[in-house]
Amino acid sequence: MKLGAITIKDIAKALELSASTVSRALRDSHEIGAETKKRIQDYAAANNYRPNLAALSLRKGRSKSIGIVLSNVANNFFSQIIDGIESIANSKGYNVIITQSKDSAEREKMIINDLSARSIDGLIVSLAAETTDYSVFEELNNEGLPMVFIDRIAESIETHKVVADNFAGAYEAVRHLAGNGYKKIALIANNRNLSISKERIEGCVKAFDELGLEQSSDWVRFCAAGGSDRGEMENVVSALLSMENRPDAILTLSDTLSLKTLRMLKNKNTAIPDDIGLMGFSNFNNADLLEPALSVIYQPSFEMGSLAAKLLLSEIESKRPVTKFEKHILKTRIVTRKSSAASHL
Amino acid sequence: MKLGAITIKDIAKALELSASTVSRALRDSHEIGAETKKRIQDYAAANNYRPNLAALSLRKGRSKSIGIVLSNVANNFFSQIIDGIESIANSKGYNVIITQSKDSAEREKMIINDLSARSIDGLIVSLAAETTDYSVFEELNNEGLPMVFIDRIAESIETHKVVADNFAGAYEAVRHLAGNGYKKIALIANNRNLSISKERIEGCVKAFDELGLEQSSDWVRFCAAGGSDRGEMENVVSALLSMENRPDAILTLSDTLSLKTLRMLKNKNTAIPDDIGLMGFSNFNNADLLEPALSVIYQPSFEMGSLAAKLLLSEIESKRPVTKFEKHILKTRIVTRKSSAASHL
DNA sequence: TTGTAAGCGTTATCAG
DNA sequence: CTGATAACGCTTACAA
Repeated sequence: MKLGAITIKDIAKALELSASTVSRALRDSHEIGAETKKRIQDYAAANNYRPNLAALSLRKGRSKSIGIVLSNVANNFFSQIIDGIESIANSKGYNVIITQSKDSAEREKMIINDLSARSIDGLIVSLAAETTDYSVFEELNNEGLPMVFIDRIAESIETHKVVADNFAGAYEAVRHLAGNGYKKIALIANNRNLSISKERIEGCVKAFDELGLEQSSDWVRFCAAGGSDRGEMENVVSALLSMENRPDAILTLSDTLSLKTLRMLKNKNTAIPDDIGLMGFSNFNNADLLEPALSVIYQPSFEMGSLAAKLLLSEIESKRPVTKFEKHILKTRIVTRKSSAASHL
Repeated sequence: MKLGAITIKDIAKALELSASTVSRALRDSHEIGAETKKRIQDYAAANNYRPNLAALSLRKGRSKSIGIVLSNVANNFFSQIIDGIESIANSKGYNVIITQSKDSAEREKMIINDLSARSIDGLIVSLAAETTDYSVFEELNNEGLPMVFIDRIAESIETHKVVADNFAGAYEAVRHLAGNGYKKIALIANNRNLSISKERIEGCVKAFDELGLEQSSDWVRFCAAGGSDRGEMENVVSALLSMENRPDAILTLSDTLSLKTLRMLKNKNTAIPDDIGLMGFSNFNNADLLEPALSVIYQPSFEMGSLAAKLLLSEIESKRPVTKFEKHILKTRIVTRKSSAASHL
């Protein structure tokens, strides 16, 4: 706490009133005389009184802050999500405590324990890539902590959920690629545990099936570390390029993977789209400035964040316990550019 | 607070001990008998006891959380800074409350008031572009709230400060451009209030002077909104391109401005570097993948963040009031690429 | 080694 | 309309 901080007691003493009177006056209670109220409010303003949130929080059992757990802040998609969450939380007087799991299950668990001690009023979670055990979240949920999953969700846990339409986004991306003549489409996905990996792959498979495109399990690669392990990425891309039955396009199924794959392909002097087509999930706002301009599936990240925050706050502020939970699926947007242009193989 | 939460009193009652004994045992005090201690700790673990931070915070006057105020999270440079801050704060058990001023002085003031009520233990600030009045910060600083400025600083306020070597970065960038034959270098800067704008321009001017390069106030443009106002950017770039005495290179003096300027130039079908050279401050990690590959002045954002956090935490945890403040200036790194290659005008 | 009691700043309850 | 008191969960003299 700050040194000079003035309390209700101080005001009460100075004005020769009781603490309760001061407290009521400061909250503009109607049961306080007009002039007394004014005297108190003026004194408080003049002396720069600020309520002590720790005390309030202890008293009321609510801290007016919410926690966010996600894999990494320094990421287009996630930072846009934060922006969305913040925009709502802030306008309703909530503070946002941000933490990063760095995709480590262990770190995620530590963070959650820590956050839950902080008497936060609610939690927004996007799971770490490594996580397979959801029990920490289940416990918190059972204890009654309002919680919303976003993007990388635990389907089995009963909470509000906000996701992009991963299935449709991936499905349409494949149809676009196929429409431009690509026939052997490889997928590079994030960790196979993640809901987003599964949903996106399913979308692709549906399109493959419908279009009668060749499929191979060798053309579906996972990056357990989500692209942050350079060696892993290197191996995946090299393997794909050197296959006997080589794919003619790559569809990358996460933000980080898309730019990393582009980098790998360029490093290897692979011509895009002539040698191989490329398209990916990406929320990089300047994908059109890349060489080649990158075709993307764009997720409404800001809206996802703000929606998640709205759901969470309404749950927090609801009088009766929420029992009916919603899963919101927001439309993705496909932008096709040179990297997936009609190939001339 | 969570519903099922168990308290020290609960443990005391269950084990027929006093609250103080339990409290001491949980903090592993030596004045508690080994078996009592074990009994308590086991019970606490089994029942998933978590200390109530609000109570702790009220009792101790410290909340183990720090606030960050910066212009915008969804930004390469700032999100990397957050990553750096988080890495340190987290390892020392501090939580990080992130807020965005969106470059509005008014919003910044609101945020600060709000944060200061939250009994945060310290504050890391990067000023909003609009801010000219530092009195809010001065007051907080005088009240004894530990505070560190990062990147966009208020020189007059006595706190620790962490910045990149903006002067040298800009200076070297100009020398590079000049070395490649550019003679009429225009600058696009963020809001003129900002320390970073001033320092970077001064660095350029020093190089201009040394090299005897032509200078013109018309070649120095400011974007009051830091590039987030599209019309403003449009005007600035158009004006530069249509000047009678047209610059042959543009040096952009902030992260956002660099990519926005690249976009504008491409929209106008300006060939880079042939029509005009381009270089800029940018922490975009894939600047080499752009078309053209962008020459950048890169700031050690992660290190800046972690250093700021270290300074802040050491001040927070120092026994005696800190009176001697440090200004740390971290080296930038210049990476030259095609966008500023030797021109053939 | 353990217990008792006071207090951190606030508000809700009850009295006056 | 205003005041006294207790309580939120925790720590820390001081006592035993």
